[in-house]
Amino acid sequence: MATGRTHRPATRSRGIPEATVARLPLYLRALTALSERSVPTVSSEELAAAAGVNSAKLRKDFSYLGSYGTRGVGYDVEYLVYQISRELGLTQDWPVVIVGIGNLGAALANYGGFASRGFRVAALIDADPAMAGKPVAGIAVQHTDELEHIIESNGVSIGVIATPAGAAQQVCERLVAAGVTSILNFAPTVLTVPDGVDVRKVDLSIELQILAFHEQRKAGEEGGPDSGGPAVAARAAAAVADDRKGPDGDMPAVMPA
Amino acid sequence: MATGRTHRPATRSRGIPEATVARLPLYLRALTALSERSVPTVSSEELAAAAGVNSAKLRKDFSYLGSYGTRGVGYDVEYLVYQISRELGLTQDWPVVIVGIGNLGAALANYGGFASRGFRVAALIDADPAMAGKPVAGIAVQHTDELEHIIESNGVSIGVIATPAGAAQQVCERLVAAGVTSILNFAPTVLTVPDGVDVRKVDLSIELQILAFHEQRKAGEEGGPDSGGPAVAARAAAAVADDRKGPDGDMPAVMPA
DNA sequence: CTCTGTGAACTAGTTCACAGCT
DNA sequence: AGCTGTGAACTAGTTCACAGAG
Repeated sequence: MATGRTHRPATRSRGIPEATVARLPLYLRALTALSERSVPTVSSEELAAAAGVNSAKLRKDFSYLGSYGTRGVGYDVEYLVYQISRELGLTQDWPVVIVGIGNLGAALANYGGFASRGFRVAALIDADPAMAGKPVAGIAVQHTDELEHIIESNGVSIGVIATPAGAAQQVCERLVAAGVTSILNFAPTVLTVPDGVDVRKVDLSIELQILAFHEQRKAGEEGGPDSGGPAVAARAAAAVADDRKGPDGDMPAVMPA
Repeated sequence: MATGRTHRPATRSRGIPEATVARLPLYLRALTALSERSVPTVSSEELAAAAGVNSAKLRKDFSYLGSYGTRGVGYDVEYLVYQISRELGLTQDWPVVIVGIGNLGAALANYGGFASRGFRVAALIDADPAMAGKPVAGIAVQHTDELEHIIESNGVSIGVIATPAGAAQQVCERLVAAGVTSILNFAPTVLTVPDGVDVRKVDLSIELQILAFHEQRKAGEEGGPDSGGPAVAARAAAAVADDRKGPDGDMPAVMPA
């Protein structure tokens, strides 16, 4: 990933591990809930439980941000909410465009979690002319032709791609050319981007497949306790036997919508 | 997390690293695309490029499954598709229920990537009586009252939660009590489950927050830092502290018209 | 000679356990 | 006392680099 050479071995203070960054939103969510209940302080143990991690990890994570706790007491909820928000860049407003207003795009447009975290849906964009002008989540959908203009005039730097897989790369290129430098990709395809552009992907079917893997393992476990290890040879042989069948006539691509 | 269980150092053959499992669906997708184009074999280099990883990692990943390649040549596409499918448990049929048919639930129901990978939507379930009977993606929505009955009579072991956050834990408990042992959670909340139940979560706003973090860093590189004073806690807390809403917006638009 | 498969070296991430502040 | 903050030990994951199959 873009992590390639961003390596700055220098300044220790700005070296927050990626794994920690990925957990900050989790802590923020837990802290927000506490804040709403007007809880003034929280210990690493309590907060860790609320966020679903262990407390040593949480303390270590916070230690990368600075020393924001009070020994013997815990963390001040409001203060920590502020610090994490600032670290994540949520104290500023991020205009976002969503491209591809199918089922998923509409769900995203309606998703409350965006707006409440400093993200503002600046525009909804779809290639279907019939969609143009239709309101989704209170915003009129605009045609793809407007893409560059929207990005530039709103200073959008974050784009969300919720198009079919076949359109994603092209949309991505237009977004990047227009100035977008961070992309959240829901299309089940690998996007190629120039250096300096970040891509994160969310693939719904991948998550299910990972679950299926573990589920299958559970099921196998009951049949025979620790059935032997030489399974590999046997499996390989069996597989070769039924080798080249057209496994599934099943299907075309993996496209959303 | 469910990772709690002790690693069995024994039988190497069954010790596929979690990171590798998470990439298998990616390889499978790339291979499926090649298969459709009737490409017979592929090298680790080519396949790695298509999947967006580096080739050493890919070879190492495959080495955990067995020796399915041919030195000097590469991998047989069809054979590898079969091996990975089987490893992931996709050669069997997984009935899945989706609970919470809002925008997101509907998007999931319509998502082609599920059906094409051995997942079958056995039922759509919603708590709103007004939804009952309405067809979504060609399937009539059923009321939550039917949940236990549906799970049991269809032998469902995988459940997808797309309800608002407030309902998620309760739905989760009912799913688990009825026999579900793998859950894909889209609600922005931490689910507590008994041992032996797997949970994977997808949080749309977390991904955006991670992007914002990196985006901020890029911007900060050039101009002056916003160097927020430590005292400004109130503003940030107000900005961040609000909803606790579901993934789909029951919430109307957050945007001023 | 080409490309896989894999030990070995390295890097990132997690957990432990305790010093030290309040 | 109680709890944070953190070096040190450990574990998981990645990359290197090359032996060896075809």
